[in-house]
Amino acid sequence: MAIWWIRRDLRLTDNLALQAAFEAGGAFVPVFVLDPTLLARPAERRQAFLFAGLRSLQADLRALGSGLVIRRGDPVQEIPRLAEELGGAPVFAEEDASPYARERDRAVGARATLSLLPGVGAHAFGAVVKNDGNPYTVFTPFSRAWKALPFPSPQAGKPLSLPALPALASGEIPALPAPAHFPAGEQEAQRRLESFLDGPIYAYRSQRDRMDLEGTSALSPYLRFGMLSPRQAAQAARAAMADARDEDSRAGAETWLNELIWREFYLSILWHFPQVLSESFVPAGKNIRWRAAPQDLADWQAGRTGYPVVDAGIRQLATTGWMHNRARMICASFLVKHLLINWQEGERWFMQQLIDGDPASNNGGWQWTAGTGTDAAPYFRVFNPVLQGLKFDPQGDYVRRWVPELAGVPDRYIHTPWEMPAELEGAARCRVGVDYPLPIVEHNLARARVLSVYQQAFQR
DNA sequence: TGAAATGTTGGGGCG
DNA sequence: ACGCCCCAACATTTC
Repeated sequence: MAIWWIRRDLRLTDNLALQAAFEAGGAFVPVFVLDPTLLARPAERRQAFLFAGLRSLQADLRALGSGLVIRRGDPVQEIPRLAEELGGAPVFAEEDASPYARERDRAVGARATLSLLPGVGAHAFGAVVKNDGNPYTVFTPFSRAWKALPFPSPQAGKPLSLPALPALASGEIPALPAPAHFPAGEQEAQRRLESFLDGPIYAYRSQRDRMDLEGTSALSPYLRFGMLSPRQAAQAARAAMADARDEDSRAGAETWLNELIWREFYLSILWHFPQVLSESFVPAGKNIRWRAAPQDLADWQAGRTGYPVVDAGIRQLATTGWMHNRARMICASFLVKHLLINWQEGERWFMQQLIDGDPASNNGGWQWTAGTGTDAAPYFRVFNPVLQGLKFDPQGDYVRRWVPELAGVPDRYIHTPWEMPAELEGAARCRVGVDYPLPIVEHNLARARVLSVYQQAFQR
Protein backbone atom coordinates (compact mmCIF):
# COMPACT_ATOMS: atom_id res chain seq x y z
CA MET A 1 0.00 0.00 0.00
CA ALA A 2 1.33 3.42 -1.02
CA ILE A 3 0.16 7.02 -0.71
CA TRP A 4 -0.33 9.49 -3.53
CA TRP A 5 -0.10 12.82 -1.72
CA ILE A 6 -1.89 15.34 -3.92
CA ARG A 7 -0.90 19.01 -3.66
CA ARG A 8 -0.96 20.90 -6.95
CA ASP A 9 -1.24 17.99 -9.36
CA LEU A 10 -5.00 17.50 -9.60
CA ARG A 11 -5.02 15.17 -12.58
CA LEU A 12 -4.94 11.50 -13.44
CA THR A 13 -3.16 11.71 -16.80
CA ASP A 14 0.59 12.16 -17.08
CA ASN A 15 1.11 12.28 -13.34
CA LEU A 16 4.42 10.83 -12.24
CA ALA A 17 3.56 10.86 -8.52
CA LEU A 18 0.36 8.93 -9.10
CA GLN A 19 2.18 6.52 -11.37
CA ALA A 20 4.98 5.95 -8.87
CA ALA A 21 2.44 5.32 -6.10
CA PHE A 22 0.69 2.81 -8.30
CA GLU A 23 3.88 1.03 -9.28
CA ALA A 24 5.17 0.95 -5.70
CA GLY A 25 2.48 -1.23 -4.23
CA GLY A 26 -0.34 -1.82 -6.69
CA ALA A 27 -2.86 -0.41 -4.24
CA PHE A 28 -2.53 3.21 -3.17
CA VAL A 29 -4.43 5.89 -1.32
CA PRO A 30 -4.94 9.33 -2.92
CA VAL A 31 -4.93 11.93 -0.15
CA PHE A 32 -5.26 15.68 0.01
CA VAL A 33 -4.41 17.49 3.24
CA LEU A 34 -6.25 20.72 4.01
CA ASP A 35 -3.40 22.73 5.53
CA PRO A 36 -4.72 25.42 7.92
CA THR A 37 -1.60 27.52 7.31
CA LEU A 38 -2.34 27.70 3.59
CA LEU A 39 -6.09 28.04 4.06
CA ALA A 40 -5.56 31.00 6.38
CA ARG A 41 -4.10 32.99 3.51
CA PRO A 42 -6.59 35.46 2.03
CA ALA A 43 -7.15 33.93 -1.39
CA GLU A 44 -10.74 32.83 -1.34
CA ARG A 45 -11.26 32.53 -5.06
CA ARG A 46 -8.16 30.44 -5.61
CA GLN A 47 -9.25 28.19 -2.75
CA ALA A 48 -12.70 27.91 -4.29
CA PHE A 49 -11.09 26.82 -7.56
CA LEU A 50 -8.95 24.30 -5.69
CA PHE A 51 -11.95 22.86 -3.86
CA ALA A 52 -13.93 22.59 -7.10
CA GLY A 53 -10.92 20.86 -8.62
CA LEU A 54 -10.79 18.43 -5.71
CA ARG A 55 -14.47 17.61 -6.18
CA SER A 56 -13.84 16.96 -9.85
CA LEU A 57 -10.82 14.80 -9.06
CA GLN A 58 -12.82 12.93 -6.43
CA ALA A 59 -15.51 12.13 -9.01
CA ASP A 60 -12.86 10.97 -11.51
CA LEU A 61 -11.22 8.76 -8.88
CA ARG A 62 -14.56 7.25 -7.87
CA ALA A 63 -15.45 6.56 -11.49
CA LEU A 64 -12.25 4.50 -11.75
CA GLY A 65 -13.03 2.51 -8.61
CA SER A 66 -10.92 4.46 -6.13
CA GLY A 67 -11.64 7.61 -4.12
CA LEU A 68 -10.09 10.60 -2.41
CA VAL A 69 -9.17 10.82 1.27
CA ILE A 70 -9.37 14.31 2.76
CA ARG A 71 -7.47 15.11 5.93
CA ARG A 72 -7.21 18.41 7.76
CA GLY A 73 -4.18 19.59 9.69
CA ASP A 74 -0.48 20.22 9.39
CA PRO A 75 0.78 17.88 6.66
CA VAL A 76 3.97 17.38 8.65
CA GLN A 77 1.78 15.57 11.21
CA GLU A 78 -0.97 14.23 8.97
CA ILE A 79 1.02 12.55 6.22
CA PRO A 80 3.32 10.55 8.54
CA ARG A 81 0.23 9.64 10.61
CA LEU A 82 -1.58 8.30 7.55
CA ALA A 83 1.54 6.45 6.44
CA GLU A 84 1.63 4.91 9.90
CA GLU A 85 -2.08 3.92 9.69
CA LEU A 86 -1.20 2.07 6.50
CA GLY A 87 1.67 0.21 8.06
CA GLY A 88 4.52 2.45 6.96
CA ALA A 89 3.31 3.21 3.45
CA PRO A 90 5.72 5.02 1.12
CA VAL A 91 4.51 8.47 0.04
CA PHE A 92 4.75 9.89 -3.48
CA ALA A 93 4.19 13.51 -4.35
CA GLU A 94 5.04 16.12 -6.95
CA GLU A 95 7.92 18.38 -5.96
CA ASP A 96 7.12 22.05 -5.43
CA ALA A 97 9.30 25.14 -5.58
CA SER A 98 8.12 27.52 -2.87
CA PRO A 99 10.13 27.84 0.35
CA TYR A 100 7.06 26.85 2.40
CA ALA A 101 6.52 23.69 0.35
CA ARG A 102 10.17 22.73 0.42
CA GLU A 103 10.44 23.07 4.19
CA ARG A 104 7.18 21.15 4.63
CA ASP A 105 8.40 18.35 2.38
CA ARG A 106 11.75 18.22 4.14
CA ALA A 107 9.95 17.81 7.47
CA VAL A 108 7.59 15.16 6.11
CA GLY A 109 10.54 13.36 4.55
CA ALA A 110 12.18 13.19 7.96
CA ARG A 111 9.18 11.29 9.40
CA ALA A 112 7.97 9.20 6.45
CA THR A 113 9.33 7.69 3.25
CA LEU A 114 8.64 10.50 0.85
CA SER A 115 9.59 10.49 -2.84
CA LEU A 116 9.24 13.68 -4.86
CA LEU A 117 8.65 13.54 -8.59
CA PRO A 118 8.87 16.35 -11.15
CA GLY A 119 5.74 17.77 -12.77
CA VAL A 120 5.06 21.38 -11.81
CA GLY A 121 7.27 22.20 -14.76
CA ALA A 122 7.90 20.11 -17.86
CA HIS A 123 11.48 19.79 -16.66
CA ALA A 124 12.44 19.23 -13.03
CA PHE A 125 13.47 22.26 -10.99
CA GLY A 126 17.20 22.57 -11.23
CA ALA A 127 17.35 20.54 -14.46
CA VAL A 128 17.96 23.60 -16.60
CA VAL A 129 21.31 24.97 -15.43
CA LYS A 130 24.54 26.15 -17.02
CA ASN A 131 27.35 23.72 -17.74
CA ASP A 132 29.05 24.73 -14.50
CA GLY A 133 25.88 23.89 -12.59
CA ASN A 134 24.93 27.50 -11.83
CA PRO A 135 21.37 28.66 -12.51
CA TYR A 136 20.48 30.95 -15.37
CA THR A 137 19.32 34.44 -14.49
CA VAL A 138 18.51 35.57 -18.03
CA PHE A 139 15.57 34.17 -19.94
CA THR A 140 17.00 33.72 -23.44
CA PRO A 141 19.91 31.42 -22.52
CA PHE A 142 17.59 29.60 -20.11
CA SER A 143 15.11 28.95 -22.90
CA ARG A 144 17.88 27.76 -25.22
CA ALA A 145 19.04 25.29 -22.59
CA TRP A 146 15.44 24.23 -21.88
CA LYS A 147 14.91 23.47 -25.56
CA ALA A 148 18.23 21.64 -25.84
CA LEU A 149 17.19 19.07 -23.21
CA PRO A 150 15.43 15.91 -24.40
CA PHE A 151 11.86 17.03 -24.98
CA PRO A 152 9.70 16.00 -22.02
CA SER A 153 7.26 13.38 -23.21
CA PRO A 154 3.95 12.97 -21.40
CA GLN A 155 2.47 9.60 -20.52
CA ALA A 156 -0.38 8.87 -22.88
CA GLY A 157 -3.86 8.12 -21.59
CA LYS A 158 -5.19 7.84 -18.09
CA PRO A 159 -5.67 4.72 -15.99
CA LEU A 160 -8.71 2.63 -16.95
CA SER A 161 -9.22 1.48 -13.39
CA LEU A 162 -7.61 2.00 -10.03
CA PRO A 163 -7.26 -0.19 -6.96
CA ALA A 164 -10.10 0.12 -4.45
CA LEU A 165 -9.63 2.49 -1.55
CA PRO A 166 -9.31 0.89 1.90
CA ALA A 167 -11.71 2.12 4.59
CA LEU A 168 -10.14 5.26 6.05
CA ALA A 169 -11.36 8.30 7.91
CA SER A 170 -11.93 11.18 5.51
CA GLY A 171 -13.12 14.75 5.93
CA GLU A 172 -15.17 16.86 3.56
CA ILE A 173 -13.99 19.14 0.81
CA PRO A 174 -14.97 22.61 2.04
CA ALA A 175 -17.82 24.31 0.23
CA LEU A 176 -17.19 27.61 -1.54
CA PRO A 177 -19.00 28.94 -4.60
CA ALA A 178 -17.09 27.67 -7.65
CA PRO A 179 -15.53 30.39 -9.85
CA ALA A 180 -17.99 31.06 -12.67
CA HIS A 181 -15.45 31.87 -15.37
CA PHE A 182 -13.15 28.93 -14.70
CA PRO A 183 -14.88 25.59 -14.19
CA ALA A 184 -12.33 23.38 -12.42
CA GLY A 185 -11.13 19.95 -13.37
CA GLU A 186 -9.04 17.91 -15.71
CA GLN A 187 -11.72 17.49 -18.39
CA GLU A 188 -12.30 21.23 -18.56
CA ALA A 189 -8.54 21.79 -18.89
CA GLN A 190 -8.36 19.29 -21.74
CA ARG A 191 -11.33 20.87 -23.45
CA ARG A 192 -9.76 24.33 -23.24
CA LEU A 193 -6.41 23.09 -24.45
CA GLU A 194 -8.07 21.45 -27.46
CA SER A 195 -10.00 24.54 -28.38
CA PHE A 196 -6.84 26.65 -28.08
CA LEU A 197 -4.95 24.20 -30.31
CA ASP A 198 -7.81 24.28 -32.76
CA GLY A 199 -6.93 27.78 -33.95
CA PRO A 200 -5.93 30.52 -31.51
CA ILE A 201 -2.44 29.08 -30.94
CA TYR A 202 -1.55 29.80 -34.59
CA ALA A 203 -2.51 33.45 -34.28
CA TYR A 204 -1.00 33.72 -30.82
CA ARG A 205 2.00 35.86 -31.74
CA SER A 206 -0.09 38.67 -33.16
CA GLN A 207 -3.22 38.30 -31.01
CA ARG A 208 -1.89 37.53 -27.56
CA ASP A 209 -1.49 41.17 -26.57
CA ARG A 210 -4.97 42.19 -27.68
CA MET A 211 -6.96 42.60 -24.49
CA ASP A 212 -10.23 42.91 -26.43
CA LEU A 213 -9.84 39.48 -28.05
CA GLU A 214 -9.55 35.98 -26.66
CA GLY A 215 -6.16 35.39 -28.14
CA THR A 216 -4.55 33.71 -25.14
CA SER A 217 -5.08 30.18 -23.85
CA ALA A 218 -6.36 31.23 -20.40
CA LEU A 219 -4.93 27.93 -19.17
CA SER A 220 -2.96 29.43 -16.28
CA PRO A 221 -5.39 28.34 -13.52
CA TYR A 222 -5.25 24.77 -14.80
CA LEU A 223 -1.47 24.75 -14.95
CA ARG A 224 -1.37 26.30 -11.49
CA PHE A 225 -3.14 23.30 -9.95
CA GLY A 226 -1.82 20.68 -12.32
CA MET A 227 -5.22 20.03 -13.86
CA LEU A 228 -3.17 20.24 -17.04
CA SER A 229 0.26 18.67 -17.31
CA PRO A 230 2.95 21.13 -18.43
CA ARG A 231 4.61 18.28 -20.29
CA GLN A 232 1.43 17.78 -22.29
CA ALA A 233 1.13 21.52 -22.91
CA ALA A 234 4.72 21.77 -24.13
CA GLN A 235 4.31 18.70 -26.31
CA ALA A 236 1.15 20.20 -27.81
CA ALA A 237 2.97 23.44 -28.58
CA ARG A 238 5.73 21.58 -30.34
CA ALA A 239 3.25 19.50 -32.32
CA ALA A 240 1.47 22.69 -33.37
CA MET A 241 4.79 24.14 -34.54
CA ALA A 242 5.25 21.08 -36.74
CA ASP A 243 1.67 21.18 -38.04
CA ALA A 244 1.62 24.90 -38.79
CA ARG A 245 0.77 25.74 -42.38
CA ASP A 246 2.93 28.86 -42.60
CA GLU A 247 5.68 30.70 -40.81
CA ASP A 248 3.31 32.99 -38.93
CA SER A 249 1.38 30.06 -37.50
CA ARG A 250 4.56 28.25 -36.55
CA ALA A 251 5.79 31.38 -34.83
CA GLY A 252 2.48 31.61 -32.98
CA ALA A 253 2.93 28.14 -31.50
CA GLU A 254 6.56 28.85 -30.68
CA THR A 255 5.61 32.06 -28.90
CA TRP A 256 3.21 30.10 -26.75
CA LEU A 257 5.90 27.51 -25.99
CA ASN A 258 8.13 30.38 -24.91
CA GLU A 259 5.44 31.55 -22.50
CA LEU A 260 5.40 28.07 -20.97
CA ILE A 261 9.18 28.33 -20.67
CA TRP A 262 8.86 31.76 -18.99
CA ARG A 263 6.74 30.01 -16.40
CA GLU A 264 9.51 27.46 -15.82
CA PHE A 265 12.15 30.18 -15.83
CA TYR A 266 10.46 31.83 -12.87
CA LEU A 267 9.99 28.46 -11.13
CA SER A 268 13.71 27.94 -11.58
CA ILE A 269 14.46 31.42 -10.22
CA LEU A 270 12.35 30.74 -7.14
CA TRP A 271 13.98 27.35 -6.69
CA HIS A 272 17.50 28.76 -6.81
CA PHE A 273 16.82 32.19 -5.27
CA PRO A 274 14.01 31.81 -2.71
CA GLN A 275 14.88 35.21 -1.24
CA VAL A 276 13.17 36.90 -4.23
CA LEU A 277 9.93 36.44 -2.28
CA SER A 278 11.10 38.91 0.34
CA GLU A 279 13.43 41.28 -1.51
CA SER A 280 14.54 42.71 -4.82
CA PHE A 281 16.69 40.37 -6.91
CA VAL A 282 19.02 43.18 -7.98
CA PRO A 283 20.70 45.08 -5.11
CA ALA A 284 19.85 48.52 -6.54
CA GLY A 285 16.17 47.67 -6.27
CA LYS A 286 16.48 47.96 -2.49
CA ASN A 287 17.41 51.65 -2.84
CA ILE A 288 14.14 52.72 -4.46
CA ARG A 289 12.34 55.26 -2.27
CA TRP A 290 8.77 54.04 -2.53
CA ARG A 291 5.84 56.27 -1.65
CA ALA A 292 3.52 55.45 1.22
CA ALA A 293 0.22 56.26 -0.46
CA PRO A 294 -2.65 54.22 1.00
CA GLN A 295 -5.31 56.19 -0.88
CA ASP A 296 -3.58 55.66 -4.22
CA LEU A 297 -3.22 51.97 -3.44
CA ALA A 298 -6.91 51.75 -2.53
CA ASP A 299 -7.90 53.53 -5.77
CA TRP A 300 -5.75 51.14 -7.78
CA GLN A 301 -7.22 48.11 -5.99
CA ALA A 302 -10.73 49.43 -6.61
CA GLY A 303 -10.14 50.07 -10.32
CA ARG A 304 -10.64 53.81 -9.92
CA THR A 305 -7.40 55.34 -11.18
CA GLY A 306 -9.05 57.28 -14.00
CA TYR A 307 -6.99 55.42 -16.62
CA PRO A 308 -9.45 53.18 -18.46
CA VAL A 309 -7.22 50.20 -19.33
CA VAL A 310 -5.80 50.08 -15.83
CA ASP A 311 -9.24 50.11 -14.27
CA ALA A 312 -10.53 47.58 -16.79
CA GLY A 313 -7.75 45.16 -15.89
CA ILE A 314 -8.30 45.48 -12.15
CA ARG A 315 -12.04 45.00 -12.56
CA GLN A 316 -11.61 41.98 -14.82
CA LEU A 317 -9.52 40.55 -11.98
CA ALA A 318 -12.11 41.46 -9.36
CA THR A 319 -14.91 39.95 -11.43
CA THR A 320 -13.32 36.79 -12.77
CA GLY A 321 -10.19 36.07 -10.70
CA TRP A 322 -8.09 36.31 -13.84
CA MET A 323 -6.52 39.13 -15.85
CA HIS A 324 -5.21 39.30 -19.40
CA ASN A 325 -1.42 39.22 -19.39
CA ARG A 326 -1.04 42.56 -21.17
CA ALA A 327 -3.39 44.12 -18.63
CA ARG A 328 -1.30 42.62 -15.81
CA MET A 329 1.76 44.39 -17.16
CA ILE A 330 -0.09 47.68 -17.57
CA CYS A 331 -1.69 47.55 -14.11
CA ALA A 332 1.57 46.51 -12.49
CA SER A 333 3.53 49.20 -14.26
CA PHE A 334 0.98 51.79 -13.19
CA LEU A 335 1.20 50.84 -9.51
CA VAL A 336 4.98 50.66 -9.46
CA LYS A 337 5.93 53.46 -11.84
CA HIS A 338 3.05 55.95 -11.86
CA LEU A 339 2.12 55.59 -8.20
CA LEU A 340 5.63 54.67 -7.06
CA ILE A 341 4.21 52.07 -4.69
CA ASN A 342 6.38 49.11 -3.72
CA TRP A 343 5.86 46.20 -6.12
CA GLN A 344 5.41 43.93 -3.08
CA GLU A 345 2.04 45.59 -2.39
CA GLY A 346 0.90 44.68 -5.88
CA GLU A 347 2.38 41.21 -5.62
CA ARG A 348 0.41 40.59 -2.43
CA TRP A 349 -2.81 41.97 -3.92
CA PHE A 350 -2.53 39.81 -7.03
CA MET A 351 -1.88 36.73 -4.89
CA GLN A 352 -5.09 37.44 -3.01
CA GLN A 353 -7.16 37.87 -6.14
CA LEU A 354 -5.77 35.54 -8.80
CA ILE A 355 -7.14 32.06 -9.34
CA ASP A 356 -3.86 31.23 -11.08
CA GLY A 357 -1.77 32.97 -8.39
CA ASP A 358 1.56 31.21 -8.17
CA PRO A 359 4.39 32.71 -6.13
CA ALA A 360 7.00 32.00 -8.80
CA SER A 361 5.27 33.59 -11.80
CA ASN A 362 3.64 36.34 -9.79
CA ASN A 363 6.87 37.41 -8.12
CA GLY A 364 8.77 37.08 -11.38
CA GLY A 365 6.25 39.23 -13.21
CA TRP A 366 6.19 41.94 -10.57
CA GLN A 367 9.95 42.12 -10.25
CA TRP A 368 10.21 42.21 -14.03
CA THR A 369 7.82 45.14 -14.20
CA ALA A 370 9.51 46.95 -11.34
CA GLY A 371 12.89 46.50 -12.99
CA THR A 372 14.23 44.83 -9.85
CA GLY A 373 14.25 41.24 -11.06
CA THR A 374 16.14 38.82 -13.26
CA ASP A 375 16.22 39.81 -16.89
CA ALA A 376 14.00 42.69 -15.90
CA ALA A 377 12.66 45.55 -17.93
CA PRO A 378 15.04 48.54 -17.92
CA TYR A 379 14.11 50.79 -15.03
CA PHE A 380 13.37 53.72 -17.31
CA ARG A 381 10.71 51.84 -19.26
CA VAL A 382 7.41 53.43 -18.27
CA PHE A 383 4.24 52.25 -19.95
CA ASN A 384 1.97 55.03 -21.14
CA PRO A 385 -1.48 53.64 -20.24
CA VAL A 386 -3.14 55.67 -23.00
CA LEU A 387 -0.84 54.40 -25.73
CA GLN A 388 -1.08 50.85 -24.40
CA GLY A 389 -4.86 51.15 -24.61
CA LEU A 390 -4.82 52.53 -28.14
CA LYS A 391 -2.45 49.79 -29.23
CA PHE A 392 -3.90 46.73 -27.53
CA ASP A 393 -7.57 47.70 -27.18
CA PRO A 394 -8.01 49.80 -30.32
CA GLN A 395 -11.80 50.09 -30.25
CA GLY A 396 -12.02 50.16 -26.47
CA ASP A 397 -14.06 46.97 -26.31
CA TYR A 398 -12.06 45.68 -23.36
CA VAL A 399 -12.57 48.94 -21.46
CA ARG A 400 -16.30 49.03 -22.18
CA ARG A 401 -16.72 45.44 -21.10
CA TRP A 402 -15.13 45.86 -17.68
CA VAL A 403 -15.78 49.54 -16.98
CA PRO A 404 -19.49 49.84 -17.78
CA GLU A 405 -19.70 53.52 -16.82
CA LEU A 406 -17.53 54.21 -19.89
CA ALA A 407 -19.65 52.06 -22.21
CA GLY A 408 -21.26 55.07 -23.91
CA VAL A 409 -18.04 57.04 -24.41
CA PRO A 410 -17.12 57.41 -28.10
CA ASP A 411 -14.06 55.55 -29.45
CA ARG A 412 -12.13 58.76 -29.77
CA TYR A 413 -12.15 59.38 -26.01
CA ILE A 414 -12.41 55.85 -24.66
CA HIS A 415 -8.79 55.86 -23.48
CA THR A 416 -8.75 59.55 -22.56
CA PRO A 417 -12.21 60.27 -21.10
CA TRP A 418 -10.90 63.39 -19.32
CA GLU A 419 -10.49 64.97 -22.76
CA MET A 420 -14.11 64.39 -23.73
CA PRO A 421 -15.85 67.73 -24.38
CA ALA A 422 -18.54 68.49 -21.79
CA GLU A 423 -21.28 68.58 -24.43
CA LEU A 424 -20.67 64.90 -25.23
CA GLU A 425 -21.07 63.73 -21.63
CA GLY A 426 -24.85 63.63 -21.87
CA ALA A 427 -24.95 61.36 -24.90
CA ALA A 428 -22.13 59.26 -23.40
CA ARG A 429 -24.08 59.02 -20.14
CA CYS A 430 -20.85 59.58 -18.28
CA ARG A 431 -19.83 62.65 -16.34
CA VAL A 432 -16.08 62.43 -15.95
CA GLY A 433 -15.12 63.26 -12.39
CA VAL A 434 -18.52 62.06 -11.16
CA ASP A 435 -19.48 58.75 -12.79
CA TYR A 436 -15.89 57.90 -13.65
CA PRO A 437 -12.87 59.42 -11.89
CA LEU A 438 -10.41 61.92 -13.29
CA PRO A 439 -6.84 60.51 -13.49
CA ILE A 440 -5.43 60.24 -9.97
CA VAL A 441 -2.01 61.22 -11.33
CA GLU A 442 -0.98 63.04 -14.48
CA HIS A 443 1.10 60.87 -16.78
CA ASN A 444 3.95 63.28 -17.50
CA LEU A 445 4.36 64.22 -13.84
CA ALA A 446 4.34 60.59 -12.78
CA ARG A 447 6.83 59.67 -15.46
CA ALA A 448 9.24 62.42 -14.45
CA ARG A 449 8.85 61.49 -10.78
CA VAL A 450 9.58 57.80 -11.22
CA LEU A 451 12.51 58.43 -13.55
CA SER A 452 14.12 60.65 -10.98
CA VAL A 453 13.51 58.28 -8.06
CA TYR A 454 14.71 55.26 -10.03
CA GLN A 455 17.75 57.12 -11.27
CA GLN A 456 18.74 57.85 -7.69
CA ALA A 457 18.35 54.19 -6.79
CA PHE A 458 20.13 52.70 -9.78
CA GLN A 459 22.91 55.21 -10.44
CA ARG A 460 24.32 55.75 -7.01
C1' DT B 1 7.11 42.21 -24.01
C1' DG B 2 8.44 51.37 -24.24
C1' DA B 3 8.03 56.04 -24.76
C1' DA B 4 9.74 60.47 -25.51
C1' DA B 5 13.24 63.37 -27.11
C1' DT B 6 16.38 64.30 -30.46
C1' DG B 7 18.56 63.75 -34.94
C1' DT B 8 18.41 62.96 -39.99
C1' DT B 9 16.49 62.91 -44.45
C1' DG B 10 14.10 64.23 -48.35
C1' DG B 11 10.02 66.05 -50.86
C1' DG B 12 7.81 70.05 -52.03
C1' DG B 13 6.39 74.99 -51.54
C1' DC B 14 8.13 79.23 -52.37
C1' DG B 15 11.03 83.35 -53.03
C1' DA C 1 16.80 76.81 -62.02
C1' DC C 2 18.32 77.10 -57.51
C1' DG C 3 18.55 77.35 -52.61
C1' DC C 4 16.13 77.88 -48.42
C1' DC C 5 12.83 76.44 -45.21
C1' DC C 6 9.20 73.62 -43.34
C1' DC C 7 7.91 69.50 -41.69
C1' DA C 8 6.48 64.71 -42.03
C1' DA C 9 8.58 60.33 -41.79
C1' DC C 10 11.83 57.62 -40.19
C1' DA C 11 16.05 56.52 -37.29
C1' DT C 12 18.70 56.98 -33.23
C1' DT C 13 19.48 58.15 -28.43
C1' DT C 14 18.07 58.88 -24.09
C1' DC C 15 15.21 58.40 -20.15
